[in-house]
Amino acid sequence: MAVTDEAIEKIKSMIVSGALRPGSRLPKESELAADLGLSRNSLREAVRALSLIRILDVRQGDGTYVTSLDPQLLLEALSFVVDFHRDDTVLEFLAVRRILEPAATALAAPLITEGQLDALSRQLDELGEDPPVEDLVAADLEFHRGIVRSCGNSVLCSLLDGLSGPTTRARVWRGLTQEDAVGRTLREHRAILAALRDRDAEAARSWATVHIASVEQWLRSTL
Amino acid sequence: MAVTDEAIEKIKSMIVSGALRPGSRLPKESELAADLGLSRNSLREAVRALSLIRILDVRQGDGTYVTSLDPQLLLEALSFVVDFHRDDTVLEFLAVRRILEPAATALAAPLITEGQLDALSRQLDELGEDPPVEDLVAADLEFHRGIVRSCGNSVLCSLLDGLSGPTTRARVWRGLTQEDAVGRTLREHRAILAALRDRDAEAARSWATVHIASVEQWLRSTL
DNA sequence: TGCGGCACAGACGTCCGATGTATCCGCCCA
DNA sequence: TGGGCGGATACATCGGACGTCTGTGCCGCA
Repeated sequence: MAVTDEAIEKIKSMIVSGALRPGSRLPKESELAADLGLSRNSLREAVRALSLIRILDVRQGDGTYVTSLDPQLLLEALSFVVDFHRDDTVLEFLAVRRILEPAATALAAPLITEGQLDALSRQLDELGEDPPVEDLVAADLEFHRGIVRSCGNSVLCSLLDGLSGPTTRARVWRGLTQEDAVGRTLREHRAILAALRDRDAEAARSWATVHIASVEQWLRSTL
Repeated sequence: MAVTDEAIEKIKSMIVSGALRPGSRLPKESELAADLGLSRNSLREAVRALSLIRILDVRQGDGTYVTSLDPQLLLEALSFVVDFHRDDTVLEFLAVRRILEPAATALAAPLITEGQLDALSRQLDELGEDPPVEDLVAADLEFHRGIVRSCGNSVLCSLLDGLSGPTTRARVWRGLTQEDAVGRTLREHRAILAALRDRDAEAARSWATVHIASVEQWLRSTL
């Protein structure tokens, strides 16, 4: 195995084993390179790779630190990876989202606060009846994120965040080409909110399913 | 932004835009470095980072290539990230798996072939009634993977593969400490198989839910 | 005494050039 | 025609030098 790969593994094991705790600082590059028995250049490649996926946080002039390792942070890297998927796999991502999002919405039903529901309602109202497509899609993303954040499971929340990215483009196309997509989206959003206000988890789940399925159906008929 | 980060972005955009297609070869390091306006060392850091998450495949003595970008391949990197999560988030991962796995199992019901079902049955039989815990856990992983692979959605399949890792350890503890965990697991596996043979998606979904919920419940009571 | 600016030290950022090593491929020989 | 050898190519690794940024403490001013 290449020395850089070895270094990645060693740093990983130092973290997993607990020798390096979240937030703790690594020895400076030259020292760590000497400890691990490689050059600073090669070590830097390892550090750079780990920082891309948010395991390490390097701060110029300061030092290199282990991140908090929060699920939220680590799964953020997922969206980077997801960006590379080609359009022909959007349907598969959407299918996964169709499984997760209704479940997350149902979980949020008993947990989301009145204040958060009010904020979501307000955002919907501010959007108006006939917003530009870009605004709608942005609001759509924010709407679902707002609900999912209240599902009580940060892994689930981050996963959905990462998966929602690639389907965003699909929604843009849809808004541009399908009649009444805007009105339909807004109506479905209001229905989801109403179900949440009633603390009706099953209704919320169903509306979320319907909401995503309509996008999925449209996309399937288009491709 | 650092030149290396710029390079990562540029390479990414070259791939996303289609200038670099899956399987195509990148210019050699020195040329690419010159094109992007940075040194070979810094470029190497960018390439190394992208190869860690399976975007690029570098072959010594040959060249650097864009991978197939299959969801399966890219989500493999997920398990690397997941390894870093501490034990206190296992429950959250398990909760997500509890959502996805029953859905995947239900999806597999109409798709899985008789041959595959036979193979899974055979593996269960070969395991015997009272296998060592390690064997059971390995077989458990293989069992679920075998089913999920037939769900017709490679994104879902890879995602579950990545998420199943961290819960594995939990299952080991359980097998070691809980009375009859082995027998219960085997019975539940047989029930899932029977439901699949009947092409009864709902029954399969329910058994899968029960199966994972029992692990979850045990874990929750233990922590 | 308290505050703000400045200078220094430490650590990461970037680059260069050289050398090692694996792979590919064409030439040569049997 | 088949197989082995060697050159060309490209990645792997190294050591060192210099730039740039950050944190910190000293020092002077109010």
